[in-house]
Amino acid sequence: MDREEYVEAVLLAVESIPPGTVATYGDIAAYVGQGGPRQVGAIMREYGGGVPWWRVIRASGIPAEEVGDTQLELLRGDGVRVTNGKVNLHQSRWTPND
DNA sequence: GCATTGACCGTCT
DNA sequence: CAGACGGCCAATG
Repeated sequence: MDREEYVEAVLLAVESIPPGTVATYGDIAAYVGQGGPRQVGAIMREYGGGVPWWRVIRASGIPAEEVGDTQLELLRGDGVRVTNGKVNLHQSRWTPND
């Protein structure tokens, strides 16, 4: 798979995340079946502009340092329960079968 | 082709 | 519950 296609696949995966739910970098990587969490992060940094990138967070429920504040606000806007700067993954985590 | 680096993850103190 | 640690995978110099 070319890098360009990988990027496409990741972006599509992110676009398929329903409002009110979130996914971790690792989840996206696993869903695409290629690369790892860090690759997904790198892609979001460059090409994430056109997709709901704010629905992608760390496995800890904490968003990336760079965009953390904005991201949390956007998530709240989507109806995601955010507690003390953290997302309740146990409740809002995305799974491909939804 | 090796070394560094990064929107990371799981496990073990 | 917070750090430390090692592992991970690809881009970049």
